[in-house]
Amino acid sequence: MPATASGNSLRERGVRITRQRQILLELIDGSGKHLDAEELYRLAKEKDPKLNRVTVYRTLKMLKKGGLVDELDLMHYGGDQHYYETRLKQEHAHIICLRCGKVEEFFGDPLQKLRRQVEEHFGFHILLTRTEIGGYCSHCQALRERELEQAVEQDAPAERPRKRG
Amino acid sequence: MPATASGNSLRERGVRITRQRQILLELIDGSGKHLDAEELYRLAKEKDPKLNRVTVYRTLKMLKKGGLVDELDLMHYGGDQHYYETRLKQEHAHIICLRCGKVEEFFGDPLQKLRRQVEEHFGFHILLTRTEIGGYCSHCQALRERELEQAVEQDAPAERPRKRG
DNA sequence: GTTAGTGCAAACCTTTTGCAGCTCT
DNA sequence: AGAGCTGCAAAAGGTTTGCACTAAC
Repeated sequence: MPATASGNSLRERGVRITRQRQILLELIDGSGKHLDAEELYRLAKEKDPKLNRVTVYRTLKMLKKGGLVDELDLMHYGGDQHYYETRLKQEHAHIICLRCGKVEEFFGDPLQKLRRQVEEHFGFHILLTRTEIGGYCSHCQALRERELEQAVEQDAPAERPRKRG
Repeated sequence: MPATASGNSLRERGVRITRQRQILLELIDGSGKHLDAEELYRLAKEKDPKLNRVTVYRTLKMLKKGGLVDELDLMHYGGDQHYYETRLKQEHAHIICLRCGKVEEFFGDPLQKLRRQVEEHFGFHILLTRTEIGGYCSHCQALRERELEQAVEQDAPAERPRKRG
C-alpha cells in the first residue's frame, strides 16, 4: 500500500503521522486524478469535517519538500492553483487538453535523454523536472474547429473554463 | 527588431498599438532576462509613470493568447508568480538553479523528439509546451554541500541529541 | 465617431503566517 | 513532558473585474 510506504518513509525522518496526514496521504495516493489543494481539502473533509484547509497546505508543503509528491501546474488549465501526484519512480510528461481538461501521461526515452544531456552539458544536479504539454486531444480537435466556425458566425469567442469569474 | 515584428503581427489582428503596449513589448523583447509581471511593471513605470499594473496584466494576457509570449513558472523559484519571454522559433527547456536562481536554456533534440512522439502517440495537437528542470548548477553544488555541513555543525555542537538529551 | 484600451479601486483566489491549544511519541 | 501539529483568524501575494474616461483607428 503506497500510503503506508510513504508513512514509513516519513516516520523514519521523525515526521509524525497524524490522523489528518493519514487521510491526506491516502487521498493523494489513492485518487487516480491530479488533485489541487481545494479538491483535496473537500475530499478530506468528508472523512474528517474538522480538518482545516491550512493543514492541507502545510501537509502538501511537507510532502513536496520531502520529495514524496510532485507539484504540477497543468498549464494553468483550471487557474493558478497547483496539482499534486505521488512521485513515481519514472519520469513522465503531462499532456493537457486545453478544451476538455483531460490529462495524459507520457513515459518515453526523450525525457531520460533530456535529463542526461542536461546533466552532462551543464554539470547540473537535477532534483526535479516538470514537462507539460498543452493543446487539443484527438477527440477535441474536430470539436474545436466546429466551435471556432460557430464563434465566427456568432462573433462570440469561446473562452476556456476558469474557476474564478 | 522584434518589438516591431510583434507590433506588425498584432496590428494585423486588429489589435491597437498603444503607447503602453509599445513600452511593454520592448521591455519583454529587449530584456535578456525572464521578467515577471511586477518587474515588468516596475520597468515600464520608469518609462511611463502613469502606466498601471493592470495594463501589464492585460497586455500579458493578450500576448499569451496571441502566442507572442510564453509563460513560465521557473519551478516557482521566486514564488507563485509567472515569468514571460517572447516566443522563440525553437523549443527549449529552462533549467533553474534552486540556490542561486540562475536560469539556463537548453535546446536539444530530445525536446523535438518528445514533441513528435506525443503527437504520434496520442494524436495530440500541441499548442504549447513547458519543460522546467530544477536543481543545483555546477557552481552551487559545492556551496550547497558546505551549507548543509555547517547546518549540521551548528545544530549539534558536541553531541547529537536526536530525540532528547 | 466608434470601439478598444486605460486607470483606478475593489474584489478575487490561492496560499501563508501568528498564535493558542491539542496530540503524538 | 515536550516538540510537533492543528485549527482558527487574519494577512499576504498575485491576478482579475467593473466602470467611467481616454485615445487609437
